[in-house]
Amino acid sequence: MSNANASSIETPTLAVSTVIFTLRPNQDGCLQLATPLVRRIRAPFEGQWALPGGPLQANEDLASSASHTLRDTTGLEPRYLEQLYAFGSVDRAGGKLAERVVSIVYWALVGADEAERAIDSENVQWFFADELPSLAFDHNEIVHYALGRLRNKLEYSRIAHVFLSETFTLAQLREVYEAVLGRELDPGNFRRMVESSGTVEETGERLAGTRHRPPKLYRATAQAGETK
Amino acid sequence: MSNANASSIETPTLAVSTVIFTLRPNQDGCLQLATPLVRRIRAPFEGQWALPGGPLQANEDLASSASHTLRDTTGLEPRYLEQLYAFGSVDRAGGKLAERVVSIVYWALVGADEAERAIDSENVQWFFADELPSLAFDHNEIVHYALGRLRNKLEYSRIAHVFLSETFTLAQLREVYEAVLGRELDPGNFRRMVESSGTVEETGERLAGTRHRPPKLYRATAQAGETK
DNA sequence: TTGCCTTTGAGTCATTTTGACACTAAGATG
DNA sequence: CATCTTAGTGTCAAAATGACTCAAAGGCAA
Repeated sequence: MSNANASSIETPTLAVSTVIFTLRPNQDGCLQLATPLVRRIRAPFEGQWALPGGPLQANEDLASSASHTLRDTTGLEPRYLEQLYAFGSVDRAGGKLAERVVSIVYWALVGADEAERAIDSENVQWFFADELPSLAFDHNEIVHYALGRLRNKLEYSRIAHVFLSETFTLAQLREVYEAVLGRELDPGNFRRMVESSGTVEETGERLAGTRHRPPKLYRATAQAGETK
Repeated sequence: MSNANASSIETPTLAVSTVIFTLRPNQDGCLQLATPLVRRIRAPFEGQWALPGGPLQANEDLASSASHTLRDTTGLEPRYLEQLYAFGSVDRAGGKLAERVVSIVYWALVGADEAERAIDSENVQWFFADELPSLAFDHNEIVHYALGRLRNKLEYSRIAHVFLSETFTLAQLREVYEAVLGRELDPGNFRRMVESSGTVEETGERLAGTRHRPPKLYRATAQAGETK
């Protein structure tokens, strides 16, 4: 079972990658999901865009490896981080790679306000999540899977507010839902849903300076621990 | 990034383990979730029970590695197999292991009928899932997490019938739900829920030999592909 | 100042879903 | 034939959901 000496060169390598999401205004001024990618500077897939990540260090936990590469790539701290899936098909490099790599992929959310001061360089660029180029390895499939998880999680969990700053209006929160789910929501019914969920509380203040009735400001209530 | 020569001995090892569930009648005659465990025959945790599994072979996909150890351990074929989670904390061996092991854990379901001819030996034993002994590594935590996933999946997905044989009565299907969820369900409401879900169809036959009105037999309708 | 525009925030109403429960149907058993 | 047990159908009220109305509260322009 454990004679790893014979063919140790064939032992699969372990890497940790992260799909990072934030919300950015597009040319229409609407919020849209965006994700940072890094350009590969070596074969295989040299020059193509790929998910940020790297090999797992011996003394680093999986989640800290993920937030580590997130910090290195974008200069940002994740507001939410969750394991997505372990991708390990034998042929996931499409025959272009000699060694086998198993990637444990995380997904992370970053506040829309913070994301504005994210690093953007020659080899790191943000793309809108539904306008991705053809990525290295099976990374298109991975982002697609992460998008599904995010949309699903939004509906039964309460992670939407991590895109926003500490206080927010219900209209802003609804905008997050609409951007992630990709459809419009009825303002009245959305208010009823959020208020009955107990996930937000009024700050007692209102947002001034709008060109209409000033909306109440809310903050997220203290949450119980995250689930895996 | 990829100089793996310096400290290759510290590179984390990759293992695949599987939490296997089936339903077995307990002493009261009620169905109860059961899972097979293997006794460890070497340090660390020698003599303690652990999840079946083994190191990942270089030429084997993750899922086939999982069903592979499942076959080796129990002699059974999985009816359902899904990746659960990758466990990789640096300290998950509790300081008892020099090398670091990252386990990609799958969970599998086996038919209650098949499980009766499962292998039971000195070093492989089935336990009821809520009466487990203290397991090696973090395996108690892993089984607990798998149980949560199974219960959750039962409610939004349609995997209950994999515990049963090809045709079954609604009472048998309800018994599966009750055993997994651990609570009684109203027969009338359960019937309404199942019939409106479109996941079963009548075979046109009835089960004879009961001591009461003969129930209709159903089979599972053809499903769309599994989700990850 | 006045009227208009916008969005907020409360409320209504019909439909659907859900849980609790009653009741008839159809067999076996004594 | 009376009785027991589960199968299967039906009912009813409460809760959740989707579509919608309307007054409130500001800015803005005439």
